Amino acid sequence: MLIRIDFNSDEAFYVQLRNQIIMGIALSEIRDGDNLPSVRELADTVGINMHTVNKAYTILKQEGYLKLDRRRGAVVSVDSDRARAIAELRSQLREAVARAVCRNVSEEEIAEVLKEVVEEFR
Amino acid sequence: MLIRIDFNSDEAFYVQLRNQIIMGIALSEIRDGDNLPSVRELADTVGINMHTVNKAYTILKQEGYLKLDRRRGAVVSVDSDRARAIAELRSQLREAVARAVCRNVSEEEIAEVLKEVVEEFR
DNA sequence: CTCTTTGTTACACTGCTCATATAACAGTTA
DNA sequence: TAACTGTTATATGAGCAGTGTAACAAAGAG
Repeated sequence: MLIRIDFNSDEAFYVQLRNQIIMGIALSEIRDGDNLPSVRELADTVGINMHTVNKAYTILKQEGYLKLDRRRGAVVSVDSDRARAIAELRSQLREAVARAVCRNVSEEEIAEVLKEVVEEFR
Repeated sequence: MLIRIDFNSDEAFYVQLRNQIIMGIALSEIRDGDNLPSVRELADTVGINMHTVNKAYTILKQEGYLKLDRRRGAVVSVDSDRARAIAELRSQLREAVARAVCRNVSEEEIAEVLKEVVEEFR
C-alpha cells in the first residue's frame, strides 16, 4: 500500500496519514492482521518526523483501527462497534447532505452519488 | 433561528457557527434574502468575540452561502454552483463511507441511513 | 549476552491557528 | 449629527502542528 504526503495541502500530515490508512482498509489493500511500517520507517519513506506518524497511529488506535504492539509494531485490527460506526456515519452524512441541500442538489442526485461512492469499495 | 456555542466542544467556535448556519439554510429556517444578526450582535448573544463571528461570516461568504453588505449586514445568498456542490458531496461521502465499510456496515444500511438523513431536510 | 528494533515518553523549539481585546476607519441609515 | 454596518490593524495568551534529540523498556536476532 502506497502512502504519500501532500506537503502543500492544508490538511495536517497526521490527518492525511490517518485518512489514507482508513481508505486502505476500506479498499482491502490492507486487512486485519497486516503489519504497517514502523513509525520510524514510515516517517523516513514519506519524509516526515517520527512523532507525526506516531500521532496518526495513536489516533487510529483510539478510533479502533489499529493495535500497537511493542513486538510487532502497528497491526491492523478493526474494532467492529457497529452502533458507534452508524452513529458516526449519520453525523457525517448530515453535514454533507446539508451542504448539498443548500445548493439544490436533489434527493435522487444525492442517492446517485452515494451509489457511485459505495461501488468504489466493492 | 437559534444559535448557540458549545464551549466544551473540541470544534472551534467559528466552525460551530458556520455549521449551524448551513444547517439553518438547509432546514429552511433561514432563506435567501434573510438577514443574519450583525457580527457584534451575534457575538454578544452567544457570548463570544466579534472577530470570531466575523471569521465565520467571512468563510461562509467564501463558500458561497452569504453576502456581506455594509448597508444590510450579512444576508443569506446561496451560490448554486451545482458542479462544485456535487464534487464536494462526493468527497465527503467517500470519507464517511470508507469508515463505515471498515466497520462492516452494509451497502443497504448505508443507504438506509442516508434516506433517514435526507428526510430531515424535507 | 549483545545488538537491533519496537512503541513510548520527555523536553525544547519554531511556526501557526484560535480566540480575545482595543481601536480605528469608511460607508450607510435614522 | 449620531448610531450602526463590515473591515482592518495591532497585540496578547493559549494551544496545536511539526520537528529534533534523547532516552527507556520490551522483545527478537545474532
